Amino acid sequence: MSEKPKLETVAKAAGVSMATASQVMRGAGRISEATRERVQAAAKELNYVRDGRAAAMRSGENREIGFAIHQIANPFNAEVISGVSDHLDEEGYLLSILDSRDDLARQRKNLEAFIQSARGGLLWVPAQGTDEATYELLATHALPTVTFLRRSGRGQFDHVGIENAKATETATRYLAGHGHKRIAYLGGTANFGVRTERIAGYKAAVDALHLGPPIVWDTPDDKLSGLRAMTQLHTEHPEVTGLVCNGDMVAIGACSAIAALGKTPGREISVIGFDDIQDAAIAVPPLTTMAVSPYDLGTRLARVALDRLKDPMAATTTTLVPAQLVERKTTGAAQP
Amino acid sequence: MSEKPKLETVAKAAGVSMATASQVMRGAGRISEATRERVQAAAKELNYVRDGRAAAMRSGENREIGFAIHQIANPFNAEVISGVSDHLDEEGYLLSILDSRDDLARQRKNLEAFIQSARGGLLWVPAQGTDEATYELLATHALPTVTFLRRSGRGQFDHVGIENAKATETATRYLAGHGHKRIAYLGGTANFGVRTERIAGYKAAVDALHLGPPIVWDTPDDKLSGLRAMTQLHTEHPEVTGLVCNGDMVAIGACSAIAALGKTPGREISVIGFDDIQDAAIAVPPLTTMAVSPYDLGTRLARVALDRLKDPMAATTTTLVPAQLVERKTTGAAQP
DNA sequence: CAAGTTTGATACAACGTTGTACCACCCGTC
DNA sequence: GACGGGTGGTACAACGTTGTATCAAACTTG
Repeated sequence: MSEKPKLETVAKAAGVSMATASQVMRGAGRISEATRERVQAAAKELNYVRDGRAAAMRSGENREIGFAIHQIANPFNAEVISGVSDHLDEEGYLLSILDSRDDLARQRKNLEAFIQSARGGLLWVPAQGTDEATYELLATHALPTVTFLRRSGRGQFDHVGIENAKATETATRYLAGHGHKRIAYLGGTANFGVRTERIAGYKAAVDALHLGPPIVWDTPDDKLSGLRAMTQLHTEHPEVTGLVCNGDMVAIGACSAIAALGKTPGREISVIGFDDIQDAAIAVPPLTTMAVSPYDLGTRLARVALDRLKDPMAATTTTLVPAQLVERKTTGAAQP
Repeated sequence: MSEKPKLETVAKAAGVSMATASQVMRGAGRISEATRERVQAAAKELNYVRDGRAAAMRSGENREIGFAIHQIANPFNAEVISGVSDHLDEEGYLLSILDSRDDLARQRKNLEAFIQSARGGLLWVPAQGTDEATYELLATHALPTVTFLRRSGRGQFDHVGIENAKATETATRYLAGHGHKRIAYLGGTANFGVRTERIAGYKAAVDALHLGPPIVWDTPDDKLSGLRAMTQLHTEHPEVTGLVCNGDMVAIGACSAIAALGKTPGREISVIGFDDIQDAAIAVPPLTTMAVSPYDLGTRLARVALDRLKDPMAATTTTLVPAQLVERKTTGAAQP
């Protein structure tokens, strides 16, 4: 109804100076209890909300954090975002999401816009193929940055990620331990960050256990693609009885394919997923998977970012979260 | 690695006044080609990026939009967000996500923080039980707002939503047309917004076709809850052979329950979902559902918001998107 | 060549806060 | 009744831009 209330309006209503009103609003300075209450009452009355832009400009404070990610509409990432959002929220920070769709141009545009609006810090899953110039951009503007999942070339930023190689190695060894002789790696498309590490773990185990040449199969990380890829993989490599997957979606798709072939996941062919998304437990049959809690990952990420903001000069840190094998029904002993 | 360059620095370097430099930076005013180039060169040289905060404060411009939603980590919402993000991005706007978890206190906090940072506009799925005071808050601050899915009590904001009642009526009539005599409504917990409308459509059809007293069954909208609820529903109402669901997740859960009972969805019991999430097509058996494209919904939502920003005085609009019946395998003729 | 018109550039006051420096008082004390 | 030592409050100059009003110079034109 009325005009947007400014600090001046509040001050006038309470019969004090702007300086006093300002101090009350932010709980600083020495103000008597009486006037403090008077000002607060006036503020509430007028529905006053301080203009954070002006405040931030003057004080240099900054309670906004951006999350540049390659894809929001992905259950795992969505859960991560929830974790981040919850944690930042508790600390009174605001989160902006920048979805790059793994498109380099769009990522660049997003980051530039973000720098312009002079935010506090950045959480970042670099898009596939991010070039040096982009890392440079962030460095020149001294924007406190934490990379997530995908690690930047140099150790210039804080990093939070998953112990990928260790996880896939565990998964592969687990399958081998159940008597599987030929084990393939299924899922992912680009040789970038996460996948590279996971494949490395898989290969390490295959090599160490002398399981023959590694079989790595590309495919986008969704159920339908997983289904198609597994069908194809099976025709070309019918000898494969163990599957380590790049993600649960692919794994579930692969299980559908196995079922469609008249076989049962966990009997003729064993499948291990990665992530432990909600669907994994509900799938039929329930999926054995390398579980990492995306929500926890998110809160951890947020915490690292806040620490960085508190102390911009501290040495960069790296946090690697282990994945845990959750045994469900898609794995079993190899059949004779 | 000099200090963060300000406009003044650029101006000095180019040998012009700040006013001139400012005009060059934003391509306004009348500036000769020669000085224009000189200033731009200086800006690039110094790696100058204008402080959007100061600029926005002075000019009142605002290219940032918030999306206050009740839950990010939900496939449908995540897709919506993608649509919004893509569209806003194209127009050079930035999107902030505020996740309220359907918690009133948190929503309030979020909205206040949002108003504080004085953004451009708000997309809003009001949390369950949002009170007048909160609507008031947005009104006082004249924040251009578009409600989404859940409509606010009064017609004070633009709205984008789904033709819920019509969709569930269609679904119910479709089942009845296939000979089902007892049809239940399954899913959702609170009688709020979306669900109320959907139940209304269901009831309208049940009444019109004289299918006996309506059966409405509460349950949270996820697969596991759907499974449990359907199991229970079946023991209490074994006569029910048709199911109209509040969402695909519940529907898929219900199908699992039916399978667990030794029956086949689409044969003994028919199930219709709502939303057409990605899983719907992949589920076993593939789910018949009332499809709305969340991505399209998102782009439409973004468009309404941008229109509102362009013309703050225009009359409020309401956009209702129809849902379309997609026939898959979980529906069939009632058995004799 | 005086009067008008265009062109290019500048000074200055905002925008809504906050931090600092300062002042005016009251209280007790010698 | 002058003197320190709190207290409670205020004036004022920032923060980094932008829009408007203004002005000098250069260029027309009758």
